[in-house]
Formats: sequence, C-alpha cells, structure tokens
Amino acid sequence: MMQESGTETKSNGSAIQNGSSGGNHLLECGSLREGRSNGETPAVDVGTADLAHVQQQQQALQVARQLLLQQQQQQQVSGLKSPKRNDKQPALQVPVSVAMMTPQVITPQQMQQILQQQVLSPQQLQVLLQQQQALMLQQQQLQEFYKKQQEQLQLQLLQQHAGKQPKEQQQVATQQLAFQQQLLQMQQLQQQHLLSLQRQGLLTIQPGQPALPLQPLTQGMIPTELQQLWKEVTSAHTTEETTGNNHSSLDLTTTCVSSSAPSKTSLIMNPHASTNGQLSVHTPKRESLSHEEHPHSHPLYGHGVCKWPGCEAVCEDFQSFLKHLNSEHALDDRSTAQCRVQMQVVQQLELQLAKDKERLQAMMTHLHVKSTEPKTAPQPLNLVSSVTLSKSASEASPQSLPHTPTTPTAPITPATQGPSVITTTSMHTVGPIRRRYSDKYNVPISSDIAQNQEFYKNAEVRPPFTYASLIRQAILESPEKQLTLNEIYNWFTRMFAYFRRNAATWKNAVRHNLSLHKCFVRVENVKGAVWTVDEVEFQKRRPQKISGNPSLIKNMQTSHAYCTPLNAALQASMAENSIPLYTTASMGNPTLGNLASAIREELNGAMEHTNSNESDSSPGRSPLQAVHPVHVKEEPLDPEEAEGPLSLVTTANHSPDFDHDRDYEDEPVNEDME
DNA sequence: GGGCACCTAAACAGCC
DNA sequence: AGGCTGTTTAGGTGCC
Repeated sequence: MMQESGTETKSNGSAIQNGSSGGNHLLECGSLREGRSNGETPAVDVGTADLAHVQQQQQALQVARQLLLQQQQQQQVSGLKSPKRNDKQPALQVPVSVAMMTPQVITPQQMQQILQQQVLSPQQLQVLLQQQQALMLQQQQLQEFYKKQQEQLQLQLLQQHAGKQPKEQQQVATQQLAFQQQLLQMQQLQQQHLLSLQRQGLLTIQPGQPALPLQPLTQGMIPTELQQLWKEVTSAHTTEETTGNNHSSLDLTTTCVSSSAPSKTSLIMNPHASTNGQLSVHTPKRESLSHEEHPHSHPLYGHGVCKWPGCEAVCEDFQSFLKHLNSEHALDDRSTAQCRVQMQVVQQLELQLAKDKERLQAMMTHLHVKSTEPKTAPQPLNLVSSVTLSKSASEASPQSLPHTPTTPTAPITPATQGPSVITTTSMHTVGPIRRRYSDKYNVPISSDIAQNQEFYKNAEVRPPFTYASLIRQAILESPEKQLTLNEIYNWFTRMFAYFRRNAATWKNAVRHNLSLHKCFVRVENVKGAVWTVDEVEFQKRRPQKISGNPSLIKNMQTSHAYCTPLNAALQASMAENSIPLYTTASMGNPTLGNLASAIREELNGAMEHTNSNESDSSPGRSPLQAVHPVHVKEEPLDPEEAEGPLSLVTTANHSPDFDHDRDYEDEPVNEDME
C-alpha cells in the first residue's frame, strides 16, 4: 500500500454535489400529459374520440400485459429454460423473460454452430430493416392523415353542438364510420406487413391474439384518472346517446394494429376494463394459473393449432402437438432465431411497460399519492433467477402482486447472473441489503450499469453492487482512470438516483472503502489527490466463493460468454441508432426498428464474439476470460471490462446525459487509456 | 460455528 | 469553527 500520508488540496470545487447535476432530472414528465391532452377540458366537452382514446389506452395496456405474459410463456417453452435456475427459486414463478436469454441448455458448440449457420444473413436483415422503415413511414403518414381527419371531425362536432343539427350529426357519424373503415383498411395493410414478417419468422405475433399496438401502451394513465374520466364521460354522454343521435357509437372492432394512431382509433368500450385500474395487473396471474390448472394446456398450443410463431400447424390433439413441437420446432437455427426475436419483442414490451410504470410513479409522486404508489409501481421483479429477493422485498407488500410478471420498474438485465435483481421495494429501503454483487460472480457491472443506466438514474434503487465495485467502475470510466474523491461522489450521484439521498452515509462508506481496500490507490496529482484502481489487487479478491460451485461456474461460463456480447450489441445498437430505450410514447414504431436493429447487432455481435473466441487476448477484449473466469491470476486482465461492456460505457459517456456533466472538464476525452 | 466479505456508523486527525 | 478528506475501529449481517 503506497498511501501518501500527505493531504491534498480540494480537487474540484465546482463539482456538483448530491445529484444536482444536469442529467439528474427525474422522470421526464414532459410527455406525461400527452395521453390525455383533453384532461383539462370539461367533462361534457370530452369527445367520443377522447373517450375512446382513454379507453383504448387502458385496454391496450391490459392487453399488452397479457401479451407479455403469453410471450414470456412462449419463451419458457421455447427451449431456453434454465432448470437449474428455476429450481433455485421455486417460489417465484415470475416468468423471467430477460433472463431467458441465457441459452443455457445450448452448449457453446451448439450455439456457435447455430450462429454460424444463421438463417438471417446480414442482407436479409438489411431488407428487414428497410421494411421496418417503410412501415414506420407508412404509420407516420397514417397518423398525420388520421389526425387531420379527426380535427375536421372535431371541428364539425363543435359546430354541431352549437347548431344542434341532428341530421348533420348523423352525417358526421356516418362520415366518421366511413373514415374508420378506411383506417381499418390501412391498418390491415400494416397487419399484412407484420404478418409477412411473421411468416418469415422474423417477427412474432401471437396467433389468435389481435394484432396489438406495441407503441400505444406507453401513454401511461393513472387508473383512477381513467376511472374518473370514464365516469365523467359516460355520465355526460349517456343522456346524449340515449337520444339517438349517437355519433359516438364507436364500437368498431378496430383492434388497432397501427401504433401510429393509437390515440384516436376507437375500440369497443369496455367498462369493465376501465372500472378497475388494477384489473390489468391481475389478469396475467389468472392466466398463468389457468395454465397450471389444465394439464394439457400449453402456451404454444391452443384451439388445435400450434401457436409457435409463424407456424399455426393444425394438431388434432395434445399428443400430436407435442410430436409436432418436438419435430418441427426442435433446437435448430430457425427456432433459435425465432426465439431470439421473441426475446426482443418481450424485452421491448417490458421496456415500454417499464416506462409506463416509471411515468406512473412520477405522476403519483408528483401528486403526493404516496399511499398507493409503492404498491402499484414498484413490484419486485425477478429478472435473474439465480438471485434471491430480499425478505423485505418479497414480504414487504402483502397487497402487492408479487407474481405479476409485468413489473417493469426494474433494470433490464441481461442474461447474466446476478446484478440486476433489484427489488423495487428497496427503493425505499434504508437499511442494509446484504446481497451485493461485487465482481466475484464475474458479473459485468459496467454492462449492467450501461444497460440499466436510465433506470438507475431515475429510480431510487440501490445498485446491487458493492461500494468497491462501484468505486472501481467510476474510476475506470474516467478518461484517465483516476478520480478525485469528489468526482467519485459525483459519479455516484450522477449514475444512481439512490445516492442522491443519505449522502453522509454512502459517502462515508465510499471513503471507508477507498481506504480499506488495497485495490484503491491514492495518488498525488496535479489536481490533488486522485484515486486509481490497482487491478492486480482487485483481481486478488475476486475468485473467491465462486470456486465451490462447479455447476454454477459452468452456467456462468456459458451464459456470460455468449450473452454479454449479445446484450452489448443490443445496447450498442440502441445507442447507435439514437433510439432511447424508454422513449416509446412517441409516434411511429421504434419497437420494430429497434427490434430489427437489435437482431442485426445481436447476431453480428454473437458471431463476432464466437469467431474471436479463443484468439482474442488483447487487453481490450478477452472473451476467453469470460469462459474461464476462475483463473484470473495469471493475467491482470479484468474479465469484466475485457469483453466489451466497457466500450459501451465509454460510448455512453458521449450521450447527452454525460456531456453536460463535466466531471472531467479539465481534460478532453482521452482516447488512449493506458 | 468460524471465516470472510460487506455495510453502516462513528471517532479521529490533518488540512483548508 | 466547520467542512472535507482520509484512516481506523467496531458492530452487525449474510454466505460459504
């Protein structure tokens, strides 16, 4: 230990303390109101389109949750199940969608083979991308067109309210019906497009499930608000409707495949769907129970038809279905690709739901509805099954819905073990949570942080890493691999909303860790004293604990070696396309674009990684180490940083969120780290 | 039950 | 004097 005993000048007086840095805006509420733009208008003036809008949002959210559940169930039976993890957490039957990305039943050799024989060539993916872009363009046009039409109709309706011309109202109603039929046709066109994608095995839509809007789910609404609005609107319109001049008979069964015009399309008004804001939360649970109750019930089998995406083969009975499943959907390249796409779909849905949950929470917080907020939004989410939830998390809220699979206020964590089970109840937990994940499990903290960056920034969730790991991460993220104490503080507050509170506690802990661990070296610098990381020392404390469980090691080797590049690629793809993961309330359909892009990146990344395996021993990338995580003594490489996630983090540093926070203002970005 | 890692709290010292 | 930084100790918890 080469601690200089001398003290140093204060490093950075301009550093921003305690989360007041520019990037620390909490949940962006700017788009909050877009889902209910007419909320301030008197109830009487709420048009039927608005009513439909509200209704549709509620229903869409509900349906999305159902779809999510079903898709997760599909994933579970798609050969990606991890029996080891499941038996580790038998009590938590939450479908682990993201964790399912771990192809643990696939041996590395198989995976390599599959990836090399990938059915989706880059050219095909390019075509797919182009198709998606065309689709998005089409949706934009559709939305604009529909908006114009709707404005005209609203205008006419207003005039009619003034003029009271029943005949004209009927005419308008007819006009609206005609228009909606027109819209329906356009939507069917889009549906055909989606179907064609599905047939190619590139996009999966639940058969028998109405084509669902992937996007409009995101315009979060408070259930009580919906309920209130529903009451107001219904009370205001019932009398009007009974009179006969009912231009609001919007019972077109427009299932709204289009995500571009979600807010205006009408749908069957379902009072049941809106009378209880919690209904949609309960629904998936009920469905999952129904599957358990029926022995021959299978998520991939229904109505005598195989529900494998894009299959729809008729199976007379369950046995023949099983035969069909084993023969036609065995582990091969196509099935694997379809599974992967399905994962992406589920992931996107989860992200959207996460966004909605976040928004809801922000709204509740803003409105000081603290009583219900922890129950509704922060649900314990089990994304990674190898980690147990803390007792406080699983028992904290008896009224909550602990088995709801769609509890997205949690980081999206890749298939790797460990670090991302964040029980959202821990957001409000002050006491210690004993499960911390240092890098001993070879969990890439940088990857997790990068992938859940927005989540950690916005949600007061304690990051599941030790202080030492976080400090090290902060230092390694810096351009010069060194930070002052104050800069470390700033990194904590910048990256994690959790560390914007109780500063005295965690700052003390940071200092304590810096002093305690030999891996942190204090160096006198021009800026004063800075802290650096002694990787050799850090590695010394890593291999413990893991050595005792060979099966776990093997699992981690497999999953980590193959999934990390996938997730890294996905993340890179998102960043590359400047598509914020959580920005979904906007128009268009970034989901599909993201999806295709993610698939491309994922495949490329996976193949690249597979090909570079065993040969790449450069300091920057060392997948080999991920495969042999136990023996790290010989090489001072950090397996965590050596496999790409670091570059992701570096990339993330160029995001706007980072640019305005000038912890490293003295130096431009230093391209040469060492 | 012991060892270890980790967390929290606190006391203390030196410097500005 | 008060805040910041850095060190050290103590007690507690959870895991192996």
